[in-house]
Amino acid sequence: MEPAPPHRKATLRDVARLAAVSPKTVSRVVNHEPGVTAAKIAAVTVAIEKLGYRPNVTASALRRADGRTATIGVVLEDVANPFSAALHRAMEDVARIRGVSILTGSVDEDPERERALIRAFVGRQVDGLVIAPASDNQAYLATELLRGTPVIFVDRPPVGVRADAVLIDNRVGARQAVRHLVEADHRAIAYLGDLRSIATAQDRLQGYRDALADAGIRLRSDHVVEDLHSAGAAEQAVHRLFASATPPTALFTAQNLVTIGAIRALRTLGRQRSVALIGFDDFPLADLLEPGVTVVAQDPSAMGELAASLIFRRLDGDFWEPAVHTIPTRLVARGSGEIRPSVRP
Amino acid sequence: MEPAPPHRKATLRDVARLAAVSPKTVSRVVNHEPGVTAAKIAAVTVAIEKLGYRPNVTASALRRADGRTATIGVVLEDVANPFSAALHRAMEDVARIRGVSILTGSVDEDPERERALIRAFVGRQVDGLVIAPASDNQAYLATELLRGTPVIFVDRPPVGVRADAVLIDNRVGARQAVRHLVEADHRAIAYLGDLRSIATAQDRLQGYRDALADAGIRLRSDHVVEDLHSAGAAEQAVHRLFASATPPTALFTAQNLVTIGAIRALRTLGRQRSVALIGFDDFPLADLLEPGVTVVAQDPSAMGELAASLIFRRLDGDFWEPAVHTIPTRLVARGSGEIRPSVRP
DNA sequence: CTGAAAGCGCTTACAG
DNA sequence: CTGAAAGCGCTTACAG
Repeated sequence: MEPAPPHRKATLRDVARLAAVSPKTVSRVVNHEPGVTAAKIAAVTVAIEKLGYRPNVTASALRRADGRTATIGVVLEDVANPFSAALHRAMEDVARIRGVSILTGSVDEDPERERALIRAFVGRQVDGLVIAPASDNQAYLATELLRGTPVIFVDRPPVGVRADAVLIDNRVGARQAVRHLVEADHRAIAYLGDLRSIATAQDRLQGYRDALADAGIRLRSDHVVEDLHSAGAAEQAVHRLFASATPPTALFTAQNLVTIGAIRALRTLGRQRSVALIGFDDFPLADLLEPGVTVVAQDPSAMGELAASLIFRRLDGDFWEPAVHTIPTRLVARGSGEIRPSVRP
Repeated sequence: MEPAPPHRKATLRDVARLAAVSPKTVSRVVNHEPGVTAAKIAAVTVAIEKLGYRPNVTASALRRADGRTATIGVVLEDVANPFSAALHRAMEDVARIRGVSILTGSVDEDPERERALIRAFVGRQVDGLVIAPASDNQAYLATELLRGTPVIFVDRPPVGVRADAVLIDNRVGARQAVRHLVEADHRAIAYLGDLRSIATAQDRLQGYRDALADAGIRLRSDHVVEDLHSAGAAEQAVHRLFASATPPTALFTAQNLVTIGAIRALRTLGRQRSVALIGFDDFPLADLLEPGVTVVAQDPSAMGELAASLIFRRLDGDFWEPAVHTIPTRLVARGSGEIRPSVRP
């Protein structure tokens, strides 16, 4: 009948003892199961309050029939980048409504870390997994999927495994951006893109090619710069482009950091008002720069919300064949993409 | 001797059966305990591989003497804002080295959510907690602290409970910013700040007062605007200031979103080059705006790294009296804060 | 309406 | 070096 010593965590058993009921009755009260008299509910509630009892979710999941921990794992490129952070936040908002907590981690384009994070999350018995993959093959996930743990891919498609994916159409978005530049009379449009090992970078390059082909413009290999994975690398690349004999009149920067780097370079060169630029992916304050930066905007909030919703629908027992869910992109004209060529190409 | 059916998760027991050893031996191998023959290690390893066995961290924590789950909980203002995201990322980098996963959640200045998140994380048996608090009193944490769960506060100090805190000196930082404006000959400097319910906002206002007092400038209540919690609210406030008979010649914007809103307003008014502005807290691309935005920069990476390190030192058994750890701020001059008054005050 | 027994997946504390 | 028994905090599956 004595309360648990203050230095130890109160257990369901302690509560039962103090309330003079069985552990099972405490469990019923905690889980709001019906069929407990008001008197016992009151006694248990008082005891819980008195002892500061907090149910151990992991222990309950261990015994529970469905094994649910009310926790999902989210594997992102980098929790600190605005795109990942917006995805994360949107998922949190969906999860919170259901009392579900979120484990997060950053992969930084490292396949090893992708696997390590998934292993860590699975080891912590997550109910579902949302993955922005870095590796080029996720066949290793087969084990998890067989167990019925829902897995949803975001941003990049799964390879070697069948699972839902929430993506944008990178090829269409890129094509749209480059078409916009063509419509502003550009014919010398450079592509500046991320690591060619990244599938979305490939798609964006393909969209660039499509748009040039649409316009009957020959692809110039000296205007295609790949494998830029930082703002600094992009900045240098732009300097090199404009040091060449045949500089472009417009830039299509196929990733966030590449866009920033390119803007810095144009500023240094004093060409931010004479060279057109469209970036893939929106970023904070793009509208406050001068000129405003025209972008192909993704909608990470919509992506995150959908990904989380799909996880929960699967957990609720809905079944459907794994599919690709495409979220539309949007061209946001702000000035930089509407600059016309200053010299005839 | 038959393998577990593929639709069920393999357990330590399944591995033991397949390897023809006892569960305890499998446990020894999984935990790299010494004293197992190479032959058994090999047999167990093969069985683990074959069954795709993944140890259940939560079950092991349940029985384990220290009860550690290798998971910490991080309560942030908003995982999507750059300051929180940078804190988060820095903690992840420290945690990753130790194989510790991170549960995260956003409070959005809502004390209810602060408590709900902490309850959720404690229920999931986190080993430690890092909290950027929203409530004005954390006495309710006493229960967790008594149990010995390390708790570290970041960004804002704990109230009603003794715990470590990793903070910046908001008052000193604000004073430094306003002194910088005074040194550029401003005497009509407006303060634009966040909700007065936020302790750091109070401190920043106090720093503003200090600097005015230092310079012998009388505080004008019409130049102090509080309770701005969004960019939109700040934008309107600036418009109001400049519609008044006695507009300021300089602005001290005491929070990120307030700074952004003020910049938008100055742009609209065409005064971004004639009115000085210093913001509290750095933000991405502040250097690419025109003029570049002078700020008092916090160092969220350093704060996150220190907070996580403190958690782990406590978990390692180090003991010290809870203390405030202050990370210095830095004035970053980029142009906007060096603008001189265009009209004599 | 209530509770005693067994067991979730693992480790502890022993014994051999 | 190895393993059988007990138990972490909880819920299941029964029985009354």
